[in-house]
Amino acid sequence: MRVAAWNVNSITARLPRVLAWLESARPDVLCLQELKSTTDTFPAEDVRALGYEVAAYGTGRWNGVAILSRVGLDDVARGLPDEPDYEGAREARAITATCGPVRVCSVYVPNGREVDHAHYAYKLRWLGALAESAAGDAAGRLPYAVLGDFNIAPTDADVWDLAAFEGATHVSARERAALDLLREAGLSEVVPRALKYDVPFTYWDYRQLAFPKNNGMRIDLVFGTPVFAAAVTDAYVDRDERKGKGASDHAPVVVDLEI
DNA sequence: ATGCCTCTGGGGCAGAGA
Repeated sequence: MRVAAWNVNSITARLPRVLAWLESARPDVLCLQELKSTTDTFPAEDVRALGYEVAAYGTGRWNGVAILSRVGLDDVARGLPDEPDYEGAREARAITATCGPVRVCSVYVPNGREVDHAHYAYKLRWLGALAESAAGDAAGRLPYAVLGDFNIAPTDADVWDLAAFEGATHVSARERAALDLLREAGLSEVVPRALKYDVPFTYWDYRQLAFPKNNGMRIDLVFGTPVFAAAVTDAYVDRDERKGKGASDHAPVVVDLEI
């Protein structure tokens, strides 16, 4: 089966490309992030017409996550147990569901903004809640994976120029250490294979010709249980989806499994 | 050409993205 994750930067703005990609790549499960829609305004009918069930979770202008599946969609959980608030509000950043033979969690980890910003402390707390939730699902009977936009580059090689990130979020030790909590929960990273370049970046800023220069970051990640990881036959970034007019600033991460 | 930022809400332009 094929499982994928894609930060679409507005499902409304990206709908034509998402529908076309569903038809061409035919993932069995697609985890979406940064919907910028509400649960109710997600264009579910367009997706259903292609044979996908939809579980969306969004509150409006920012954030929002969804899971699309054509192999079943059950036991949906919106948000995380013991999830922290930001400025008094719970944000739509995680949704979990069982899709046929696997259980998946689609995540949009908080950005953090600056390391001394309240949003960064929130990012670390949120990752702690994610690890707790993931530990529970990892102990379940199904192969399980957490995938989506982590807003963390796991290693120094995962940004185009480390000097450009001096003192910045996405590369700091504390957020990378928060990824270790997922590893302690029994999950390991499924790293996509390199395609055109050595590092399979997943994000390129819209500004300053970042994509043509390959000034990218690898921040959209997949963490799976041992059974999930052992079933992986291929993993890659579909960087063609970053090309052309009307692209998201993220490309889909695709994982093929023998399950 | 992989091409100089894009999205949303609201009705300006500010905030967020990373």
